[in-house]
Amino acid sequence: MSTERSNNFIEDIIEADLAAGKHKTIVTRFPPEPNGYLHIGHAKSICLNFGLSKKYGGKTNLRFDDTNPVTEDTEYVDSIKNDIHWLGFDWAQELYASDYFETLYQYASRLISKGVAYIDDSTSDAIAEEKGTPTRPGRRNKYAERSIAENLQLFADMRDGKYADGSKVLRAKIDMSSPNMLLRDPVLYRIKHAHHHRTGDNWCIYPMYDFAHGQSDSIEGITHSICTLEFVPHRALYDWLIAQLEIFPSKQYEFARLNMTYTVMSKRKLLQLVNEKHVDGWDDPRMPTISGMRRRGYPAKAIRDFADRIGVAKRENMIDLGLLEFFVREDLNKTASRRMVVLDPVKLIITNYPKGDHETLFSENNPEMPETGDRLLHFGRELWIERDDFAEEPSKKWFRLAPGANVRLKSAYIITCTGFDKDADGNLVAVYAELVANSKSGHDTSGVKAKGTIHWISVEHAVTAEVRLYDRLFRVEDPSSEEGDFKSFINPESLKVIKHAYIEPELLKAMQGEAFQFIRNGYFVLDSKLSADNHLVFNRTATLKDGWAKPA
RNA sequence: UGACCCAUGGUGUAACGGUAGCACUACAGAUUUUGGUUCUGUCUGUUAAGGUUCGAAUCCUUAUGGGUCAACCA
Repeated sequence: MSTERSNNFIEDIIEADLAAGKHKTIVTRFPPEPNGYLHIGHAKSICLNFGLSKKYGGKTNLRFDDTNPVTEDTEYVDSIKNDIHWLGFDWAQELYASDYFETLYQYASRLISKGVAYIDDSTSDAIAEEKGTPTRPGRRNKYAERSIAENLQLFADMRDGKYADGSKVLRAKIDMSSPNMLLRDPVLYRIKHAHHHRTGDNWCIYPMYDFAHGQSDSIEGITHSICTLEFVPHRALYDWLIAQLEIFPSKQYEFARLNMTYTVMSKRKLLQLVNEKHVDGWDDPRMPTISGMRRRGYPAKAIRDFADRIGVAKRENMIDLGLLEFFVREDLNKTASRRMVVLDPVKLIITNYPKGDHETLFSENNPEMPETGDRLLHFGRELWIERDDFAEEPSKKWFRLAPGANVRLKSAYIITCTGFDKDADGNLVAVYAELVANSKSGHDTSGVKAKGTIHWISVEHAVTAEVRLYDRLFRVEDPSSEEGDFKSFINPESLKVIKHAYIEPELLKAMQGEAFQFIRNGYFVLDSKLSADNHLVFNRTATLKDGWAKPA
């Protein structure tokens, strides 16, 4: 199944490094901040990092970038680990940037001793002002003149909790007139008297991203530190810190993050959707989160195939949600058991079938996998069929039921429509038909041809279940680029709940996580949160591709 | 209006100075007891202008377009 794929630019770099003997083996890492759930964009990064170490025989660490205690939580740590495992990956080591706090403190002291870092008492506003703008150089303040001894003492006092939040920071002394804003004496440490989910109250100073990430990479011997494009300007600082510290030279490489149509990918926006109850939590089946997709019924393999197909490059991209759905369908078509479910029922009465009679029939579980065998079906005089499968005045290309037309009832008989009833409001309430003699599925000697085949459920044997039809979360391709609040572009029809759909009794045996194709309706899976033994709830994972262009 | 990154069909992504290929989408046809699947075919592309070269998507220059950078976030 693994079609030959040409290398992406990172693989080119790795192969060159390996060939040059720069590294004997590679080490990568996936570095989430535990302040939200993982989404499909992270899945791209996970597949890349773990895929690389697998391909080149190296290893990948899971390292939590937990340097900001006020936004982080163990709930997120647990969900992240769970999602990575579900995606099919195992990390070599589970690590935390907070494990290195002592080492990082020593590193910072070393920078002070070298005279390339100092304590600044300025307010954040003052620091921002002195920093200048991208087009105007910044200027250094008097604190940059402090002696090494004084800086060392001050830094130790910061650690000891002698100063209030925001009263002092440790800054690297680099170049206030650099065109790269990150090099204008960036803040390395700030004071936060906050409880950390792992280190508790041991620390009241916390390193900034730039002083934690690269150093953690180095400590772990990460050879290829892969991140997204917005970190390109950070690379100069990443390299500067490693050079000053004279520690293992990890290298950073940047690729373009994933953007997908009809959704948003920023954790901030996703958190808003959750907090403001626009969705049912981080794992709502409409969310682009890994947990949401899992609940929706997307197979992990589909996500991996997707990640592999979209490639890795440096240009901005916007990938069609339809591509992900393609891989979902490709996988599910081969694995999902077929069942019949009527979502919008109308009664079909077979007038020449004896009242009170019924019989059992068989239908294949999966035509793609004949070895999965058949299941039993109950057939009778009265059946539920889809309202959409009958047309009073059919168009020229209509394949289904219409007055006088033939249709095959899937795995049963061919019928001829003889009439229909409507109520006073003009709503269809019943369709009448006659069964064609000798047309039983598998034993058809009738010689009658039916253009279409429809699914059905015996009224007498039908079981009801709730079915939830999900659609794209937003009604515009790129909600983030539109004018105004992105939430005003939420698709009001992203969830349609059918309280009483008719399902075949076989579906009572459905297991959590088991994928089904409801014939002609799409792929479905039990909802892991809402479904119960006495109240089945199915989520629509994806529709079937609809090759029928409805006439206008 | 400083620096940096980027530019190949509708969407992604290859081609590493030598025939612009692949996937998705769209369209057409064949098969089909799912208007699904499968199979076959078709359409659409190197941002622009110069330069180097026998030869440029590829190297150089300029322009244009898009993105990023002024949190004590990551």
